[in-house]
Amino acid sequence: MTDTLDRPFAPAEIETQCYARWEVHGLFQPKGSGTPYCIMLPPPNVTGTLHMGHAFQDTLMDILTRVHRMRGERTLWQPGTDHAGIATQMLVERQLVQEGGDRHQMGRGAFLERVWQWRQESGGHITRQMRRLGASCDWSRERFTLDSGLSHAVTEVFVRLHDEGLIYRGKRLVNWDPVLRTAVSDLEVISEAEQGSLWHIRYPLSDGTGALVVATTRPETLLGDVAVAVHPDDPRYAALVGKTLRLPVMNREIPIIADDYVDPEFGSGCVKITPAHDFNDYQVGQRHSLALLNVFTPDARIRDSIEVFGNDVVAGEIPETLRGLDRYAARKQILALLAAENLLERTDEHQLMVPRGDRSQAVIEPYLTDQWYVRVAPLAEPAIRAVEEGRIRFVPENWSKTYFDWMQRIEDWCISRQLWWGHQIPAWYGPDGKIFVARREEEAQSEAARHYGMPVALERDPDVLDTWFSSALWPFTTLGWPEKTPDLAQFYPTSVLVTGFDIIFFWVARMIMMGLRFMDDVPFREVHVHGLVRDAEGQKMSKSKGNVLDPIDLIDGISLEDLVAKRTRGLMQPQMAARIEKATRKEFADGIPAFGTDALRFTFAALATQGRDIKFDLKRVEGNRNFCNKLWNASRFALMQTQNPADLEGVRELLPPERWIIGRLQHCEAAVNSAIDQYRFADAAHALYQFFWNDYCDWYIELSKPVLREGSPFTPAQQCGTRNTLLRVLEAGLRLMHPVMPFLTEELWQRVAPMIGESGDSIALAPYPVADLARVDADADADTEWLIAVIRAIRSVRGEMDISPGKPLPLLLQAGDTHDRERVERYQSWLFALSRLASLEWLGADEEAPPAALQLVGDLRVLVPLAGVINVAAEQARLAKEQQRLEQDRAKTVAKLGQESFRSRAPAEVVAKEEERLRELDAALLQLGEQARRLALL
RNA sequence: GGGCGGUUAGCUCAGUUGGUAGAGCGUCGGCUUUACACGCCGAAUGUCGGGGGUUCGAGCCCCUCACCGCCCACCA
Repeated sequence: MTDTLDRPFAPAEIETQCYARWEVHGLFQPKGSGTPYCIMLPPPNVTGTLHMGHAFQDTLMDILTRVHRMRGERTLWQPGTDHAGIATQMLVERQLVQEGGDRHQMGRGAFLERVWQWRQESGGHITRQMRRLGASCDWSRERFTLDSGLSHAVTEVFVRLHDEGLIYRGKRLVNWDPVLRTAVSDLEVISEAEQGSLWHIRYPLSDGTGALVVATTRPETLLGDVAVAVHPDDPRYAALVGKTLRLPVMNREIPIIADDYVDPEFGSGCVKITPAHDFNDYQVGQRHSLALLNVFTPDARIRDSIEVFGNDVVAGEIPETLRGLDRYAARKQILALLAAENLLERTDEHQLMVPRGDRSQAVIEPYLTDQWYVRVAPLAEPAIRAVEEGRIRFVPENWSKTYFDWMQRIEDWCISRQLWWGHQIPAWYGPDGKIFVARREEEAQSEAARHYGMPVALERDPDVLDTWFSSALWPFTTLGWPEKTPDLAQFYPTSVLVTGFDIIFFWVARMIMMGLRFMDDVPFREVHVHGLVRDAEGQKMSKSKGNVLDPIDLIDGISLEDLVAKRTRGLMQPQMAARIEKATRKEFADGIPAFGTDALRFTFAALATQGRDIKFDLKRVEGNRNFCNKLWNASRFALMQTQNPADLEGVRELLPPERWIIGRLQHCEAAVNSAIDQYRFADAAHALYQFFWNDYCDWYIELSKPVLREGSPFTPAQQCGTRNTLLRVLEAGLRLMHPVMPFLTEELWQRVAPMIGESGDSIALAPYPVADLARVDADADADTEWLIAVIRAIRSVRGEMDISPGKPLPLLLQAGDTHDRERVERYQSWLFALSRLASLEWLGADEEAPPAALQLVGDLRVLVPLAGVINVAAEQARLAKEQQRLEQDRAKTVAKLGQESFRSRAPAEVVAKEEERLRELDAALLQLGEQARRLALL
C-alpha cells in the first residue's frame, strides 16, 4: 500500500534531501566492471559562481554521465576547480585596494596566504551550486589545480619539456598588460575596432631637401623609431632609400629603408619603424638588423632614458617634459611638440583595432621582455594528425576546421606570467644568470654546484605559469599522473569533452598536444562543442549589461526587488544602474518563480540544438515546469489506480491500447538512446516530452479510464493488465527521463518501482531502458490509431460546432468496411467514454442519413445528427472549407500524375502512393459533396 | 582580408540519406470531463531571405546575391 502523492508538485522539497542522499551513498563513484566511461569537468574558477553557461554545460555532461552510468558502464565524471591565476589574483588585489592595501606592500608570502584564505572562504561555492543542479560528479575525487599532486605534475611536465628543448626562455616582444604588469598570451588579447586618429607627421630629411610624411596611430612610440620604411617599388621614394631623416622631438638621425611590408596605398606610403613597440616593426627590424629602443616602463610610462637592445645606437635624450608621463599623456605632449615645430601635417579620423587584455581591459602594449615559451610546432603536428585521422572527433564536425586553421598557424606559447598566484616556474638563476631547471630546489642547487665547481646562491624565477598550462594537463593529472594509477589506465583516454567553442584554442588544443606528448594517446575521443547561452534578445549575458540570469534563481525563484538589487550591485559602471533596473523591472515584473532544477535542466536539453547559440527564454522554463507538474500528476493518477496491491497480481491480459502504449514507449526509447549517442539533446528532450505528454497522458491514461472505471465491463485480467501497464510504462518512462530530470524521477520512481517489484537504492543505478521493437504490435497500433482518429473526429465536430463537451451525442456510422464494424464493436466502451456518446447506430449503405455533421475516417462516415445541436450554416461553411482544401490537394496530385516524366522516372512506389492519394481525395470529395447537397436541401 | 554559421508560422527554434512543412510559446473559441487550470478539447497560421540551376520532384543538392552573427588576421 502506497500513500498517494501530495497535490501540488513542489520541486524545492524533493530536490534538497535527494542530492544529499545520493552523495552520502556514493552513487556517483565508478562501479562495476563495465566499459569505462569518463568525462572531465572543465574546471571552473575555484572562487567563481555558477553562471548560465556552466549550468547548461553541466546539464549536458550530467545527462551523458547518468545515461552511461545507468547503462552499466564504469562511469566517472571527474570534478575539480581551477586556480584561475589572473582572475583570482585580480579579485583579491581589488579586495586589498578596498582595504587600502596593496600586494607589493604585503609581500609575496602574505599575499599568497591571503589568496588561499579567499579560496578557503569562497572555494566551495560553485561546487555546492553544481550539486543543486544535480551534477553527478564523483566529489570524492575532486581536484584543484594547485593541489600538491597536480602541482608536482605541472613541475614534472615543465622539466621534461625543458629537457627536451620544448620549453625555452627568450627575449622578444610579448603582449604586455601594463595594468596587471604581466605578459599574456595571444589568446588573451582581444582586438576590437575603436575610433582613433591617424596623425600625419613630417620627418625632415637630414640634408634639408624636404620631408617625408609618416602616418601613425601611435605618435608616442616615435621616441623609439629607428627608421622609416617605404615600399621598394614605390617610385615616389625610390631615390630617397638610404638617405636619413631627422627624427622629430628626439633629433636623432634615422635611415630610410625599403621593405615589402609597406603598403604604398596606405597613408603616405611611409611607415615609421619602432621595433620595440610594434610586432610588425619588430619583424622589419630583424630583417634590417635595426636596434630595439624601448621607451616605456612596465606600466607604460615614458622612461627617463631609452633602453637600447641590439646594435649600438646613440638613442638620444628623452625630453624632460616627457619623462614619467603615461603613454596617453605623452602622446598629447608629443603632438603638441610636433605642432609647435610645425611638423604635424594633419590629423584624420581613423578606425583602428585596439588590443585589450581580456581580464583587465587595459590596452595591451607590445613590450620587450624575457619570458618562457613552449615550442609548439613539434607538439602541434601530432595533435593535428590525431584529428585528421579521426582519433578525435569534433561534434558538430565543422569545428575541426577551426581547430586545423589555428593549429596550422600556431606560434610559440608564452607561458610565464608576472603574477604570484599560480605554479611558480621551477627555474633558478645562478649569479651569472645561468638557468637551472629542476624538480626541486636541492636538485637545482646540486646541479649548480657541479656547474660552478662550488655551491652558489640561486635565485628562483619569480614568475608563475599561465593557468592554461596546468589546465592542459587536466585529463591525466587528475587521474594520478605521473604515477601509473589504475584510474589512469582505466579512464584515459576519456570518452568525451563537452565544451564551448570559445576555449577550443585555450584549452582543447593544448590538452590534445599535452596528452599526446605525455600519455602517448589522445585525451578524449570526442569533443562535443555546444553553443553559448544568450539572453532572450540574443545578447551575450554579462554583468555590465545587467542581463545576467543566475541559474539558482531560476531554480529557487527570486523577487523582482532582489533581482534588481543583484543586477545593479557592484557594477563597474555605476551609471548603468538606472537603465538596468528599468529593463529588469520591465522584463521580470513579477520576479522569477521557482521552476525547480528539473525544469531548468529539461529546458537546457531542449534548447541544445547542434552547435547553435541559445536564446534563453523564461517561457520555455515555465513550459517545462508544467511538464514536470504533468509528470507528477500523471504519477499520482497511476498510483491512485493501483492502491490495492491485489489488483496488480494474477492473470494479466493486455488490451490493444496497452500494447499500443508499450509500442510507443519502445519507439521513444529508441529515439532517446539514439539522440543521446549523437549529442542531440534537443531531440531526446522532444521525444520524451511528446511521448509522455501526448501519448501517455493525453491518450493512454484516458484510454485506461473506461477499463478501470467502476462497473466497467472489462474482465479482472484485463483490468490487471491495464493497471500494470499504467505503472510499468510509467516506471520505464521515469528511468528514460532520469538523466534529464534526476530529482523528480527519483522521487516518483521510489514510489512507483516497488509497486511492480522493482527496487533499488536509486533510479540513478537502475538500468537505462533499451528499446525492444519486437514489442511493437502493428495490429494493436492500427486499432488504437483508428480509435483515436474516430474520437478526434467526433471531438472536432464538438469543437467546431460549439457543442458543450458535457453534452452526450448520438452518433451515426455509415459505410466503412467489415474492419470498421469489428472495431466499432470492440472499442465501443472507449468510444462512448472518450467522446461522450449518448448512442451509437449504424446506418445501412443506402439509408438516407438525417441532417448531420460529417467526418470521414478513411471510408467510414462519422455522422453527428444536427437535430437540436448543430448550426447548419456553420457546418456548411466548414464543409466548404474542407472541400476547398481537398480540391487544392487534388489539383496538385492530378497535375503530378499527369506528367509523363513523373510516371516514367519516379520510383513505382512513389507513383503508387500518389495514385492512392488521388483515390482517397476523390472518395472524400464525393462524400463531402453529397453531404453539402443534403444540407442545402434543408 | 580569410573562415564558419544563420535567414522556415506572431516569437524561439526542429526538420539525419531530396517525395506535397513540425514543436513549444503566443493567439482565437469552448470547457468545474473525479491526475493535472502549471489543466482539458477544438481551431487558425508559412510565395521555407531573393534569383538562377540540377532533378519527374528541392526547405534539404549546386551557383549567385542580400542581410545578420561569430571566429581568425600585422595594414601603420
